[in-house]
Amino acid sequence: MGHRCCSKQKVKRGLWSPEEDDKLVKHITTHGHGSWSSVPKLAGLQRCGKSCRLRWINYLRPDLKRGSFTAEEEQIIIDVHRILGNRWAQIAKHLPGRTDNEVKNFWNSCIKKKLLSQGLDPKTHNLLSSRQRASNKLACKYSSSSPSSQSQHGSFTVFNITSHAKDTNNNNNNNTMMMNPPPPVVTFPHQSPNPNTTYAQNLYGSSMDTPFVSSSSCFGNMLYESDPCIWDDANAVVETFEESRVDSLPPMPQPQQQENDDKIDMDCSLMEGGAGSFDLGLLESTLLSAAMDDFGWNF
DNA sequence: AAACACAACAACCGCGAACGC
DNA sequence: CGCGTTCGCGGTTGTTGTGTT
Repeated sequence: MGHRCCSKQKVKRGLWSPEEDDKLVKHITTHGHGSWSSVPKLAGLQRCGKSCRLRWINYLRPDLKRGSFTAEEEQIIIDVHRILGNRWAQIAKHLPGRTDNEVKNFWNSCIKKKLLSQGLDPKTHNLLSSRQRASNKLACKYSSSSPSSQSQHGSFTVFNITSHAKDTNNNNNNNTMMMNPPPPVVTFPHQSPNPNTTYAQNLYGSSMDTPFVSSSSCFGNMLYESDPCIWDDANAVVETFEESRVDSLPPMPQPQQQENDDKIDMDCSLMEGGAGSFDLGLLESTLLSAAMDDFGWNF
């Protein structure tokens, strides 16, 4: 059974041999890839074009950075993922030399577990419910005690979770959006330049203490701690988010990296634009869907 | 030393978007 | 505009290396 895209020809599958790599590299460096479907034939490979493309992009490209992810890269992934979700290709654009596949693998094998161990839902970056946390207990225990992952990628806590809950809901018994039981309070260390610093902070080069600094802090502070309006109007999250961001952000610095991507996307807006180009639609849908998923809201 | 469990990573698969005809 | 092909993306599976029992 070959790939659908190349079912006519016999294709090899599985791991690439050094000889195959060599052929592919030589071909692409001298001729470019052109049409991927024609690459195997032209390069003398018994592979399908799709496989060649993947091998080149994920492994053979000369501009790839190999090796473990740094703490800074990890923080970037977490920050961008919080906004964009599983859009690995978009996330990878913030990490020069890293591929979407690499980012995805790192997320699934490491970051996901780290977030779970912190009681956070890796999908939404919100706090897990107590039931969800309980069900993840085993995984978290395992993850947090994994010596290899700690030694390889460093072990740091993005923020602290305290068990005491601030009861902001007691007087709102008629509110249908209430969460029960009340969630724990998320607190944040004052983040000086260290691995805890978020991507946004790095971009802005300041120690902002605004909800925008990180949407974890956004959720932590706004949803659970300081902003009860969320319980009345989910849109308030977005409004509060926007206002506080616009009010408190310093002027944007020059982008750290130039992207030749004319698709205007959330991640690009973050780096290149001011408040005007901020994709609130995407943010809103992300935040709202996250909130709805997490709290079981149905509209 | 062997067997097992797990993490990390490479590669595959299927789907949808983009593109050309 | 419809259709076929190609490309890119995200989810998933497979493979390999390493640690543990």
